[in-house]
Amino acid sequence: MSDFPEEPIYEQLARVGKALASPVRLRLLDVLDQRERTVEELAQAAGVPLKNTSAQLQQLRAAHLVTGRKEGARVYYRVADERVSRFLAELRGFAHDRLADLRDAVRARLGSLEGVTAGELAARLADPGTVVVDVRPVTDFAAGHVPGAISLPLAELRERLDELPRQARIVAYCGGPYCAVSSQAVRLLGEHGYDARTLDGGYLGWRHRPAGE
Amino acid sequence: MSDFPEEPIYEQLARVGKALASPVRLRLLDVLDQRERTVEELAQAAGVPLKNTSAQLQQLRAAHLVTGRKEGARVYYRVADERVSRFLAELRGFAHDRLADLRDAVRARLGSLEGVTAGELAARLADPGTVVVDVRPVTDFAAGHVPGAISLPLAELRERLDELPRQARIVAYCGGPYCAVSSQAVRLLGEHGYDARTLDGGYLGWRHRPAGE
DNA sequence: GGAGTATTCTAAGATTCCTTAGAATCCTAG
DNA sequence: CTAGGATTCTAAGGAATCTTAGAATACTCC
Repeated sequence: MSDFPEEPIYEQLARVGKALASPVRLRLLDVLDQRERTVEELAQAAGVPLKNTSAQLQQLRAAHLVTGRKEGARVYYRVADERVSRFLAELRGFAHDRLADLRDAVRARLGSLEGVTAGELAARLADPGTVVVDVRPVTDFAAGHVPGAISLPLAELRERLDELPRQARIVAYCGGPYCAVSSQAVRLLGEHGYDARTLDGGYLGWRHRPAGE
Repeated sequence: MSDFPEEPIYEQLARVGKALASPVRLRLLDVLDQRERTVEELAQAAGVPLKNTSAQLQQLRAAHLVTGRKEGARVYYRVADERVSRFLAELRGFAHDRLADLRDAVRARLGSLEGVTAGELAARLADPGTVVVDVRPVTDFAAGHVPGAISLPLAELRERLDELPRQARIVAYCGGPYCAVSSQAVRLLGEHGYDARTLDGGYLGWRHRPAGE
Protein backbone atom coordinates (compact mmCIF):
# COMPACT_ATOMS: atom_id res chain seq x y z
CA MET A 1 0.00 0.00 0.00
CA SER A 2 1.23 3.43 -0.93
CA ASP A 3 1.73 5.80 1.86
CA PHE A 4 2.45 9.45 2.08
CA PRO A 5 2.24 11.66 5.12
CA GLU A 6 -1.28 12.90 4.45
CA GLU A 7 -2.64 9.41 3.92
CA PRO A 8 -4.76 9.19 7.05
CA ILE A 9 -6.50 12.37 6.00
CA TYR A 10 -7.22 11.21 2.48
CA GLU A 11 -8.27 7.86 3.88
CA GLN A 12 -11.06 9.68 5.65
CA LEU A 13 -12.03 11.67 2.57
CA ALA A 14 -12.12 8.43 0.61
CA ARG A 15 -14.77 7.12 2.99
CA VAL A 16 -17.21 9.49 1.37
CA GLY A 17 -16.10 8.45 -2.08
CA LYS A 18 -16.40 4.78 -1.19
CA ALA A 19 -19.88 5.30 0.11
CA LEU A 20 -20.80 6.78 -3.27
CA ALA A 21 -18.99 4.12 -5.29
CA SER A 22 -21.77 1.58 -5.60
CA PRO A 23 -24.85 1.88 -7.80
CA VAL A 24 -26.92 0.19 -5.12
CA ARG A 25 -25.96 2.68 -2.44
CA LEU A 26 -26.59 5.63 -4.71
CA ARG A 27 -29.99 4.26 -5.54
CA LEU A 28 -30.82 3.81 -1.86
CA LEU A 29 -29.71 7.35 -1.12
CA ASP A 30 -31.94 8.73 -3.84
CA VAL A 31 -34.93 6.86 -2.53
CA LEU A 32 -34.21 7.86 1.05
CA ASP A 33 -33.68 11.44 0.03
CA GLN A 34 -37.37 11.66 -0.75
CA ARG A 35 -38.59 10.50 2.60
CA GLU A 36 -37.86 8.32 5.58
CA ARG A 37 -38.50 4.62 5.05
CA THR A 38 -38.17 1.27 6.76
CA VAL A 39 -35.63 -1.19 5.46
CA GLU A 40 -38.31 -3.21 3.78
CA GLU A 41 -40.07 -0.27 2.10
CA LEU A 42 -36.70 0.90 0.96
CA ALA A 43 -35.68 -2.46 -0.49
CA GLN A 44 -39.03 -2.57 -2.22
CA ALA A 45 -38.88 0.95 -3.62
CA ALA A 46 -35.28 0.63 -4.75
CA GLY A 47 -35.65 -2.84 -6.23
CA VAL A 48 -32.80 -4.29 -4.19
CA PRO A 49 -32.91 -7.55 -2.19
CA LEU A 50 -33.60 -6.98 1.50
CA LYS A 51 -30.39 -8.42 2.88
CA ASN A 52 -28.30 -6.48 0.49
CA THR A 53 -30.20 -3.33 1.37
CA SER A 54 -29.51 -3.85 5.03
CA ALA A 55 -25.82 -4.49 4.44
CA GLN A 56 -25.43 -1.37 2.32
CA LEU A 57 -27.31 0.70 4.84
CA GLN A 58 -24.71 -0.24 7.42
CA GLN A 59 -22.04 1.19 5.22
CA LEU A 60 -23.95 4.36 4.56
CA ARG A 61 -24.46 4.72 8.26
CA ALA A 62 -20.78 4.18 8.95
CA ALA A 63 -20.05 7.01 6.52
CA HIS A 64 -22.59 9.18 8.37
CA LEU A 65 -24.70 9.68 5.28
CA VAL A 66 -27.87 8.18 6.69
CA THR A 67 -29.29 7.80 10.17
CA GLY A 68 -31.64 5.20 11.56
CA ARG A 69 -34.43 5.66 14.05
CA LYS A 70 -35.81 2.62 15.76
CA GLU A 71 -39.52 2.52 16.35
CA GLY A 72 -40.75 -0.72 17.80
CA ALA A 73 -39.57 -3.61 15.70
CA ARG A 74 -38.84 -1.40 12.70
CA VAL A 75 -35.95 0.83 11.80
CA TYR A 76 -36.70 3.97 9.85
CA TYR A 77 -33.81 5.31 7.82
CA ARG A 78 -33.35 8.70 6.30
CA VAL A 79 -30.64 10.86 4.80
CA ALA A 80 -28.66 12.27 7.71
CA ASP A 81 -29.33 15.95 7.09
CA GLU A 82 -29.94 18.65 4.54
CA ARG A 83 -26.22 18.95 3.83
CA VAL A 84 -26.10 15.36 2.61
CA SER A 85 -29.13 15.94 0.47
CA ARG A 86 -27.57 19.03 -1.09
CA PHE A 87 -24.34 17.19 -1.69
CA LEU A 88 -26.13 14.40 -3.50
CA ALA A 89 -27.82 16.94 -5.72
CA GLU A 90 -24.42 18.46 -6.40
CA LEU A 91 -23.04 15.05 -7.31
CA ARG A 92 -25.86 14.37 -9.74
CA GLY A 93 -25.42 17.74 -11.36
CA PHE A 94 -21.71 17.29 -11.63
CA ALA A 95 -21.92 13.81 -13.11
CA HIS A 96 -24.59 14.94 -15.53
CA ASP A 97 -22.35 17.74 -16.75
CA ARG A 98 -19.24 15.65 -17.13
CA LEU A 99 -20.34 12.20 -18.24
CA ALA A 100 -21.90 11.88 -21.65
CA ASP A 101 -22.53 8.21 -20.89
CA LEU A 102 -24.72 9.20 -17.97
CA ARG A 103 -26.82 11.43 -20.20
CA ASP A 104 -27.13 8.56 -22.68
CA ALA A 105 -28.24 6.16 -19.97
CA VAL A 106 -30.86 8.63 -18.77
CA ARG A 107 -32.13 9.17 -22.28
CA ALA A 108 -32.31 5.42 -22.81
CA ARG A 109 -34.54 5.08 -19.80
CA LEU A 110 -36.68 8.20 -19.90
CA GLY A 111 -36.84 8.95 -23.59
CA SER A 112 -35.98 12.41 -24.81
CA LEU A 113 -39.02 14.30 -23.68
CA GLU A 114 -38.49 18.01 -23.30
CA GLY A 115 -38.93 18.78 -19.63
CA VAL A 116 -39.66 21.94 -17.72
CA THR A 117 -36.94 23.07 -15.32
CA ALA A 118 -37.73 23.69 -11.66
CA GLY A 119 -37.01 27.38 -12.14
CA GLU A 120 -39.47 27.65 -15.04
CA LEU A 121 -42.10 25.82 -13.04
CA ALA A 122 -41.61 28.14 -10.09
CA ALA A 123 -42.20 31.11 -12.36
CA ARG A 124 -45.35 29.55 -13.77
CA LEU A 125 -46.96 28.48 -10.51
CA ALA A 126 -49.02 31.65 -10.29
CA ASP A 127 -50.41 31.14 -13.80
CA PRO A 128 -53.84 29.48 -13.48
CA GLY A 129 -53.42 27.86 -16.91
CA THR A 130 -50.69 25.61 -15.52
CA VAL A 131 -51.76 22.47 -13.71
CA VAL A 132 -49.13 20.56 -11.72
CA VAL A 133 -49.72 16.84 -11.36
CA ASP A 134 -47.93 14.70 -8.78
CA VAL A 135 -47.97 11.11 -10.08
CA ARG A 136 -46.26 9.53 -7.05
CA PRO A 137 -48.10 7.30 -4.59
CA VAL A 138 -50.28 9.33 -2.24
CA THR A 139 -47.97 8.57 0.70
CA ASP A 140 -45.15 10.40 -1.01
CA PHE A 141 -47.46 13.25 -1.90
CA ALA A 142 -48.47 13.53 1.73
CA ALA A 143 -44.83 13.78 2.81
CA GLY A 144 -44.33 16.90 0.70
CA HIS A 145 -45.14 18.22 -2.75
CA VAL A 146 -44.96 21.17 -5.10
CA PRO A 147 -47.36 23.89 -3.86
CA GLY A 148 -50.69 23.65 -5.63
CA ALA A 149 -49.98 20.25 -7.16
CA ILE A 150 -52.75 17.71 -7.36
CA SER A 151 -52.10 14.10 -6.44
CA LEU A 152 -52.87 11.75 -9.29
CA PRO A 153 -50.90 8.49 -9.17
CA LEU A 154 -50.13 7.01 -12.55
CA ALA A 155 -52.32 3.95 -11.88
CA GLU A 156 -55.39 6.16 -11.53
CA LEU A 157 -54.52 8.64 -14.23
CA ARG A 158 -56.42 6.96 -17.04
CA GLU A 159 -59.68 6.87 -15.13
CA ARG A 160 -59.39 10.34 -13.70
CA LEU A 161 -58.47 12.15 -16.88
CA ASP A 162 -61.70 14.20 -16.67
CA GLU A 163 -60.33 15.97 -13.58
CA LEU A 164 -57.86 17.74 -15.82
CA PRO A 165 -59.10 20.73 -17.81
CA ARG A 166 -58.66 20.13 -21.54
CA GLN A 167 -56.80 23.32 -22.30
CA ALA A 168 -54.52 23.22 -19.25
CA ARG A 169 -50.76 23.16 -19.67
CA ILE A 170 -49.84 20.22 -17.51
CA VAL A 171 -46.55 19.61 -15.71
CA ALA A 172 -46.21 16.11 -14.28
CA TYR A 173 -43.53 14.96 -11.88
CA CYS A 174 -42.53 11.93 -9.86
CA GLY A 175 -39.86 11.33 -7.24
CA GLY A 176 -36.24 11.11 -8.22
CA PRO A 177 -34.62 12.56 -11.29
CA TYR A 178 -34.44 9.12 -12.90
CA CYS A 179 -37.99 8.07 -12.22
CA ALA A 180 -39.78 7.00 -15.39
CA VAL A 181 -43.33 7.36 -14.08
CA SER A 182 -43.87 10.99 -15.01
CA SER A 183 -42.56 10.31 -18.51
CA GLN A 184 -45.17 7.60 -18.91
CA ALA A 185 -47.83 9.94 -17.59
CA VAL A 186 -46.83 12.63 -20.05
CA ARG A 187 -46.94 10.16 -22.92
CA LEU A 188 -50.38 9.00 -21.86
CA LEU A 189 -51.63 12.57 -21.53
CA GLY A 190 -50.16 13.43 -24.92
CA GLU A 191 -52.12 10.60 -26.53
CA HIS A 192 -55.28 12.08 -25.07
CA GLY A 193 -54.57 15.46 -26.55
CA TYR A 194 -53.20 17.22 -23.52
CA ASP A 195 -50.27 19.61 -23.54
CA ALA A 196 -48.16 17.87 -20.92
CA ARG A 197 -44.51 17.99 -19.96
CA THR A 198 -42.31 16.45 -17.29
CA LEU A 199 -40.52 18.33 -14.55
CA ASP A 200 -36.75 17.91 -14.93
CA GLY A 201 -35.22 16.33 -11.84
CA GLY A 202 -38.56 15.32 -10.36
CA TYR A 203 -39.52 16.31 -6.84
CA LEU A 204 -35.90 16.11 -5.69
CA GLY A 205 -34.91 18.53 -8.40
CA TRP A 206 -37.64 20.85 -7.22
CA ARG A 207 -36.43 20.76 -3.65
CA HIS A 208 -32.90 21.55 -4.72
CA ARG A 209 -33.75 24.15 -7.32
CA PRO A 210 -31.40 27.12 -7.41
CA ALA A 211 -32.13 30.07 -5.09
CA GLY A 212 -35.23 32.24 -5.43
CA GLU A 213 -38.81 31.06 -4.92
CA MET B 1 -25.42 -8.60 -8.88
CA SER B 2 -28.54 -6.69 -7.93
CA ASP B 3 -30.40 -5.12 -10.69
CA PHE B 4 -33.20 -2.66 -10.87
CA PRO B 5 -34.41 -0.74 -13.89
CA GLU B 6 -32.39 2.40 -13.19
CA GLU B 7 -29.17 0.46 -12.69
CA PRO B 8 -27.38 1.61 -15.83
CA ILE B 9 -27.93 5.18 -14.73
CA TYR B 10 -26.63 4.66 -11.22
CA GLU B 11 -23.76 2.68 -12.65
CA GLN B 12 -22.68 5.84 -14.39
CA LEU B 13 -23.11 7.97 -11.29
CA ALA B 14 -21.05 5.45 -9.37
CA ARG B 15 -18.16 6.07 -11.75
CA VAL B 16 -17.67 9.41 -10.10
CA GLY B 17 -17.90 7.86 -6.65
CA LYS B 18 -15.42 5.17 -7.60
CA ALA B 19 -12.99 7.73 -8.88
CA LEU B 20 -13.15 9.41 -5.48
CA ALA B 21 -12.93 6.18 -3.51
CA SER B 22 -9.18 5.87 -3.22
CA PRO B 23 -6.93 7.96 -0.98
CA VAL B 24 -4.26 7.93 -3.67
CA ARG B 25 -6.55 9.34 -6.33
CA LEU B 26 -7.86 12.02 -4.01
CA ARG B 27 -4.33 13.02 -3.19
CA LEU B 28 -3.41 13.22 -6.86
CA LEU B 29 -6.44 15.34 -7.57
CA ASP B 30 -5.54 17.76 -4.82
CA VAL B 31 -2.03 18.14 -6.13
CA LEU B 32 -3.24 18.53 -9.70
CA ASP B 33 -5.84 21.02 -8.63
CA GLN B 34 -3.07 23.46 -7.84
CA ARG B 35 -1.41 23.35 -11.20
CA GLU B 36 -0.65 21.20 -14.20
CA ARG B 37 2.14 18.66 -13.70
CA THR B 38 3.92 15.84 -15.46
CA VAL B 39 3.44 12.31 -14.20
CA GLU B 40 6.80 12.35 -12.50
CA GLU B 41 6.38 15.73 -10.80
CA LEU B 42 3.01 14.56 -9.67
CA ALA B 43 4.27 11.27 -8.27
CA GLN B 44 6.99 13.21 -6.51
CA ALA B 45 4.70 15.88 -5.08
CA ALA B 46 2.07 13.41 -3.98
CA GLY B 47 4.47 10.89 -2.52
CA VAL B 48 3.10 8.01 -4.59
CA PRO B 49 5.19 5.53 -6.61
CA LEU B 50 5.39 6.45 -10.27
CA LYS B 51 3.75 3.36 -11.70
CA ASN B 52 0.90 3.58 -9.32
CA THR B 53 0.47 7.25 -10.16
CA SER B 54 0.25 6.45 -13.85
CA ALA B 55 -2.28 3.68 -13.28
CA GLN B 56 -4.50 5.88 -11.14
CA LEU B 57 -4.29 8.71 -13.63
CA GLN B 58 -5.76 6.39 -16.25
CA GLN B 59 -8.75 5.87 -14.03
CA LEU B 60 -9.18 9.53 -13.32
CA ARG B 61 -9.01 10.18 -17.01
CA ALA B 62 -11.58 7.49 -17.74
CA ALA B 63 -13.89 9.25 -15.28
CA HIS B 64 -13.24 12.55 -17.08
CA LEU B 65 -11.87 14.20 -13.97
CA VAL B 66 -8.43 14.98 -15.39
CA THR B 67 -7.09 15.60 -18.87
CA GLY B 68 -3.64 15.04 -20.27
CA ARG B 69 -1.74 17.12 -22.74
CA LYS B 70 1.23 15.59 -24.47
CA GLU B 71 4.21 17.78 -25.00
CA GLY B 72 7.18 15.98 -26.48
CA ALA B 73 8.03 12.96 -24.38
CA ARG B 74 6.08 14.24 -21.39
CA VAL B 75 2.42 14.21 -20.52
CA TYR B 76 1.09 17.11 -18.52
CA TYR B 77 -2.00 16.36 -16.50
CA ARG B 78 -4.44 18.73 -14.94
CA VAL B 79 -7.90 18.76 -13.45
CA ALA B 80 -10.34 18.69 -16.35
CA ASP B 81 -12.07 22.00 -15.69
CA GLU B 82 -13.24 24.48 -13.11
CA ARG B 83 -16.35 22.42 -12.42
CA VAL B 84 -14.23 19.50 -11.23
CA SER B 85 -12.21 21.79 -9.08
CA ARG B 86 -15.31 23.25 -7.47
CA PHE B 87 -16.75 19.82 -6.92
CA LEU B 88 -13.62 18.68 -5.14
CA ALA B 89 -13.83 21.71 -2.87
CA GLU B 90 -17.44 20.81 -2.20
CA LEU B 91 -16.42 17.26 -1.32
CA ARG B 92 -13.77 18.42 1.12
CA GLY B 93 -16.19 20.82 2.76
CA PHE B 94 -18.84 18.17 3.02
CA ALA B 95 -16.54 15.54 4.46
CA HIS B 96 -15.11 18.03 6.91
CA ASP B 97 -18.59 18.87 8.13
CA ARG B 98 -19.77 15.31 8.48
CA LEU B 99 -16.80 13.22 9.55
CA ALA B 100 -15.35 13.88 12.97
CA ASP B 101 -12.62 11.36 12.16
CA LEU B 102 -11.50 13.54 9.29
CA ARG B 103 -11.20 16.55 11.55
CA ASP B 104 -9.18 14.43 13.99
CA ALA B 105 -6.84 13.25 11.25
CA VAL B 106 -6.30 16.82 10.11
CA ARG B 107 -5.60 17.97 13.63
CA ALA B 108 -3.16 15.11 14.12
CA ARG B 109 -1.20 16.24 11.10
CA LEU B 110 -1.43 20.02 11.25
CA GLY B 111 -1.75 20.65 14.95
CA SER B 112 -4.54 22.83 16.21
CA LEU B 113 -3.28 26.21 15.11
CA GLU B 114 -6.00 28.82 14.78
CA GLY B 115 -6.13 29.73 11.13
CA VAL B 116 -7.50 32.70 9.27
CA THR B 117 -10.34 31.97 6.87
CA ALA B 118 -10.10 32.99 3.24
CA GLY B 119 -12.93 35.46 3.77
CA GLU B 120 -11.14 37.13 6.69
CA LEU B 121 -7.96 37.33 4.67
CA ALA B 122 -9.79 38.91 1.74
CA ALA B 123 -11.13 41.58 4.06
CA ARG B 124 -7.67 42.28 5.46
CA LEU B 125 -5.76 42.46 2.20
CA ALA B 126 -6.07 46.23 2.03
CA ASP B 127 -4.64 46.63 5.53
CA PRO B 128 -0.92 47.42 5.21
CA GLY B 129 -0.25 45.85 8.63
CA THR B 130 -1.04 42.40 7.19
CA VAL B 131 1.73 40.60 5.33
CA VAL B 132 0.82 37.53 3.32
CA VAL B 133 3.57 34.94 2.90
CA ASP B 134 3.47 32.18 0.28
CA VAL B 135 5.70 29.36 1.53
CA ARG B 136 5.29 27.11 -1.53
CA PRO B 137 8.10 26.50 -4.00
CA VAL B 138 8.57 29.48 -6.31
CA THR B 139 7.21 27.50 -9.27
CA ASP B 140 3.87 27.20 -7.56
CA PHE B 141 3.95 30.86 -6.62
CA ALA B 142 4.56 31.74 -10.24
CA ALA B 143 1.53 29.73 -11.33
CA GLY B 144 -0.77 31.86 -9.20
CA HIS B 145 -0.92 33.36 -5.71
CA VAL B 146 -2.88 35.54 -3.34
CA PRO B 147 -2.65 39.16 -4.52
CA GLY B 148 0.14 41.00 -2.74
CA ALA B 149 1.66 37.84 -1.24
CA ILE B 150 5.43 37.54 -1.08
CA SER B 151 7.10 34.31 -2.05
CA LEU B 152 9.20 32.87 0.78
CA PRO B 153 9.61 29.09 0.60
CA LEU B 154 9.94 27.40 3.95
CA ALA B 155 13.52 26.33 3.25
CA GLU B 156 14.60 29.96 2.96
CA LEU B 157 12.42 31.34 5.68
CA ARG B 158 14.96 31.13 8.49
CA GLU B 159 17.59 33.10 6.59
CA ARG B 160 15.22 35.68 5.20
CA LEU B 161 13.39 36.52 8.41
CA ASP B 162 14.68 40.08 8.22
CA GLU B 163 12.53 40.71 5.17
CA LEU B 164 9.49 40.58 7.39
CA PRO B 165 8.64 43.67 9.43
CA ARG B 166 8.65 42.84 13.15
CA GLN B 167 5.26 44.24 13.95
CA ALA B 168 3.48 42.80 10.89
CA ARG B 169 0.55 40.46 11.30
CA ILE B 170 1.61 37.60 9.09
CA VAL B 171 -0.63 35.13 7.27
CA ALA B 172 1.26 32.17 5.80
CA TYR B 173 -0.18 29.65 3.36
CA CYS B 174 0.89 26.68 1.30
CA GLY B 175 -0.86 24.62 -1.35
CA GLY B 176 -3.58 22.19 -0.39
CA PRO B 177 -5.75 22.32 2.68
CA TYR B 178 -3.77 19.48 4.25
CA CYS B 179 -0.31 20.82 3.57
CA ALA B 180 1.76 21.04 6.73
CA VAL B 181 4.34 23.50 5.45
CA SER B 182 2.55 26.67 6.43
CA SER B 183 1.95 25.28 9.91
CA GLN B 184 5.67 24.75 10.29
CA ALA B 185 6.34 28.24 9.02
CA VAL B 186 3.91 29.72 11.51
CA ARG B 187 5.51 27.80 14.33
CA LEU B 188 8.93 29.00 13.29
CA LEU B 189 7.74 32.57 13.02
CA GLY B 190 6.08 32.30 16.39
CA GLU B 191 9.36 31.23 17.98
CA HIS B 192 10.93 34.37 16.56
CA GLY B 193 8.32 36.59 18.07
CA TYR B 194 6.13 37.18 15.07
CA ASP B 195 2.36 37.29 15.10
CA ALA B 196 1.76 34.64 12.45
CA ARG B 197 -1.22 32.52 11.48
CA THR B 198 -2.01 30.01 8.78
CA LEU B 199 -4.61 30.42 6.05
CA ASP B 200 -7.32 27.79 6.41
CA GLY B 201 -7.57 25.65 3.29
CA GLY B 202 -4.31 26.93 1.82
CA TYR B 203 -4.19 28.34 -1.68
CA LEU B 204 -6.92 25.98 -2.86
CA GLY B 205 -9.18 27.24 -0.11
CA TRP B 206 -8.45 30.79 -1.24
CA ARG B 207 -9.36 30.02 -4.83
CA HIS B 208 -12.63 28.46 -3.77
CA ARG B 209 -13.56 30.99 -1.11
CA PRO B 210 -17.24 31.88 -0.98
CA ALA B 211 -18.46 34.68 -3.26
CA GLY B 212 -17.37 38.30 -2.86
CA GLU B 213 -13.80 39.53 -3.25
C1' DG C 1 19.04 5.72 -37.21
C1' DG C 2 20.32 4.83 -32.24
C1' DA C 3 20.69 5.91 -27.29
C1' DG C 4 18.21 7.54 -23.64
C1' DT C 5 14.09 9.01 -21.16
C1' DA C 6 9.07 9.36 -20.03
C1' DT C 7 4.97 7.04 -19.90
C1' DT C 8 1.75 3.43 -20.62
C1' DC C 9 0.28 -1.42 -21.40
C1' DT C 10 0.01 -6.25 -19.77
C1' DA C 11 -0.29 -9.37 -16.34
C1' DA C 12 -0.63 -11.47 -11.81
C1' DG C 13 -0.68 -11.83 -6.69
C1' DA C 14 -2.70 -9.60 -2.72
C1' DT C 15 -6.49 -7.21 -0.94
C1' DT C 16 -10.85 -5.39 -0.52
C1' DC C 17 -15.72 -5.31 -1.56
C1' DC C 18 -20.31 -7.39 -2.92
C1' DT C 19 -23.78 -10.58 -2.23
C1' DT C 20 -26.37 -13.65 0.24
C1' DA C 21 -27.31 -17.76 3.24
C1' DG C 22 -28.09 -18.94 8.05
C1' DA C 23 -28.03 -17.79 12.88
C1' DA C 24 -28.83 -14.34 16.30
C1' DT C 25 -31.10 -10.24 18.28
C1' DC C 26 -34.67 -7.27 19.51
C1' DC C 27 -39.25 -5.98 19.38
C1' DT C 28 -44.69 -6.41 19.68
C1' DA C 29 -48.68 -8.90 20.59
C1' DG C 30 -51.13 -12.17 22.85
C1' DC D 1 -43.29 -15.72 28.65
C1' DT D 2 -43.86 -17.29 24.04
C1' DA D 3 -44.73 -16.85 19.04
C1' DG D 4 -43.75 -14.34 15.17
C1' DG D 5 -41.83 -10.68 12.51
C1' DA D 6 -38.16 -7.16 11.29
C1' DT D 7 -33.51 -6.33 11.09
C1' DT D 8 -28.75 -7.16 11.77
C1' DC D 9 -24.59 -10.05 12.51
C1' DT D 10 -21.41 -13.69 10.90
C1' DA D 11 -19.34 -15.98 7.44
C1' DA D 12 -17.77 -17.34 2.92
C1' DG D 13 -17.53 -17.70 -2.13
C1' DG D 14 -17.01 -14.81 -6.03
C1' DA D 15 -15.99 -10.37 -8.34
C1' DA D 16 -13.58 -6.19 -8.69
C1' DT D 17 -9.61 -3.26 -7.49
C1' DC D 18 -4.90 -2.07 -5.97
C1' DT D 19 -0.20 -2.41 -6.62
C1' DT D 20 3.76 -3.25 -9.09
C1' DA D 21 7.04 -5.86 -12.02
C1' DG D 22 8.41 -6.32 -16.82
C1' DA D 23 7.70 -5.40 -21.65
C1' DA D 24 6.30 -2.13 -25.04
C1' DT D 25 5.61 2.43 -27.00
C1' DA D 26 6.57 7.20 -28.14
C1' DC D 27 9.29 10.91 -28.08
C1' DT D 28 13.85 13.90 -28.05
C1' DC D 29 18.45 14.67 -28.94
C1' DC D 30 22.57 13.54 -31.07
